[in-house]
Amino acid sequence: MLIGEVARRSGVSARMLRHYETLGLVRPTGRSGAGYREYSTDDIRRIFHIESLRSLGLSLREVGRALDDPGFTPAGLVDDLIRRTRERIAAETELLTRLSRIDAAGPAGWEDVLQVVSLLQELGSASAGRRQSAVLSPAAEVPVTALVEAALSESDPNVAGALRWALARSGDGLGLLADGLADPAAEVRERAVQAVAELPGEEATAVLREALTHPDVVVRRRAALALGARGVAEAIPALVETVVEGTNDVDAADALSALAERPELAERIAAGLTERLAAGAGSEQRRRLTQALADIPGPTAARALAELTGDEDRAVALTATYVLRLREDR
Amino acid sequence: MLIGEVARRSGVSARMLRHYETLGLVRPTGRSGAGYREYSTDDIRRIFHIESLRSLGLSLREVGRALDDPGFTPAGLVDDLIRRTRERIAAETELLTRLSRIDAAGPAGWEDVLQVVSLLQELGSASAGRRQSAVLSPAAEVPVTALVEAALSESDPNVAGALRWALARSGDGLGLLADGLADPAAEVRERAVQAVAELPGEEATAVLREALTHPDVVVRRRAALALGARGVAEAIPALVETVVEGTNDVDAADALSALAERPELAERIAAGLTERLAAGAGSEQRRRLTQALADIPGPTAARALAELTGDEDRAVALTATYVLRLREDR
DNA sequence: CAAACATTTACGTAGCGTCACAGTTG
DNA sequence: TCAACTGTGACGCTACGTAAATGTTT
Repeated sequence: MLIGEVARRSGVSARMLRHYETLGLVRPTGRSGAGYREYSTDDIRRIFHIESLRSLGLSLREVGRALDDPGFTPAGLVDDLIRRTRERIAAETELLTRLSRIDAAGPAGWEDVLQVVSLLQELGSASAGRRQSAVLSPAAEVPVTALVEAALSESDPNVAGALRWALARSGDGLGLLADGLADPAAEVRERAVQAVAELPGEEATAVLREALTHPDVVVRRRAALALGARGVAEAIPALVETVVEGTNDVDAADALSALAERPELAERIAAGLTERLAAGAGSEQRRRLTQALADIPGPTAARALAELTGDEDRAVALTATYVLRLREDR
Repeated sequence: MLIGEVARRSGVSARMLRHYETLGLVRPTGRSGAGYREYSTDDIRRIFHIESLRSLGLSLREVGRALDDPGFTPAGLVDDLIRRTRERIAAETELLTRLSRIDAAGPAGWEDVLQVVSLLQELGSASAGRRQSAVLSPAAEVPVTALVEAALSESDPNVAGALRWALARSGDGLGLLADGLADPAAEVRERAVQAVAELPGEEATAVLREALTHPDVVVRRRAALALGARGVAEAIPALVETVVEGTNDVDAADALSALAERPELAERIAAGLTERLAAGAGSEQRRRLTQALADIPGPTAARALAELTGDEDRAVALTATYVLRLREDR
């Protein structure tokens, strides 16, 4: 078979068939009188083998060794190809997210593109100061996706605060942050709920409301605190639990006290706290519940406090007594 | 600043700085007496801009246009870069799965690699015949992942059957098939449950048992039929429902009848069918339930059939009468 | 004789690394 | 004088496409 037909049937151009020959990959079995290459069926099979190996990403040199060097086994090379392919995919994926972010910024000219590129670069910098100033840079908009990603992975508290501030100002990114609530890493979930907490608007409130039933207690607590500050009554049970647990208990008590300014809630809150007392609590927990009751107006709270003056734990009893006297003075 | 220092500070080799110059990308502001290039801070800024744009995948020619040609805006090019990057990722991902499958086959030499490559290629061929023979090929092992993927996307019933047979023979791939049960495409879910149904072993049975509560009714039906054939009593309610619904009702009735050979199940099945009758059923449904009751031994079934001889629907009543006579003859 | 093949040789592509040979600077 | 620079020019790498100049087959 002459080279043209081989090219047509194999999909390999005549140019490449000749090139393969110079590399020693395929040697056509014979030549016609006029010097035309004549390929045998074996030659053609070999060409297909070459194409198969090439389709796996082997270079022509590697294909040559694979087909001719018996000491050259697939073992290591295939692993290597896999590793390198993974690396390329990772790099390309990273590039794609950067491109998408630039696209999202809708740059008018290349100067805008350069702006965004350098901001994104600084946002990923190792220096907290750089990250900070990138967030606070008034120069150009940082794409929200980048802000969210940074906010979910920022460990420096100052920078994290700046990021949450920037997110709140942008008023966007709620969906992405809500996704962050489901992240496998606990820190990420906490950062996510904190960022949502600082986001204004009813939609953020709705997300926080859902977060009240989140499996992660830290998320529930933060959501409850934020909802309390937003005057959402559904947060009351979680806030009561937060008081009991003792982490952020003071914030929780404050939130309850703020909610209790609405008379229709004051009784519910007092009931919640006293029920929790009745359900059984250690002395430390009783003390914290007492402190929380202190700032809740109304008869239910007063009655509970009166009862607590006789608590078996001296600290609890003293706190209750002291608190009650303060209430009477008012 | 001389070229060496610029190179050190920018990370761009001196070779490339000279190359940029020949392309007209950076022209150092001046030359020293001896002809040494002298870069100004502006030049250096420009170098960083070049690197920024290069990092986005622009070619050097494109970078030149971006920095100098005011008519050349990012609009189209960025979209194009995104598109091309996506394509490259897709291609690389495809390559990675092929490489992984080859790796999984653990080839000893390149001949084995070629075998697997061509089998995989034929498995993805447009011709059903080719796909069929690839599955049935005794030459080499086709990696299970490829078998599963093919089984989940095969529309030709013959090839699909061959694929399920091959999977059953390999005894592997259960996990991947179970994942297929959650696929968004209904056909895929059905293919998955059918393949699992043909897989031997307790683990496959467990997967089918879970599938009884699957949201997709088709999956539930197939799982119930398979479980019935495996003698699993939990399938009874789903089988009864299958009889009622009328798709694969004959198979379901057969499965119930087979299960009813175990005396302790016969009463449960009869009860299930009669309860379903009592819960209200259209005439067609009553007819199918009657047919199913026909093959269930025991007094409960007999009593239900006797009652059905007086059914308001003539066809139902006739069927019941006929069936009862057959039972009495036995 | 023309069309469709075939041959070899050679240049261009992109983004560099590397080398040779010569001059400069401190 | 030596080391560490700088300059220009050129070749090599990969996997091809394209073309020129020439010959062969039908």
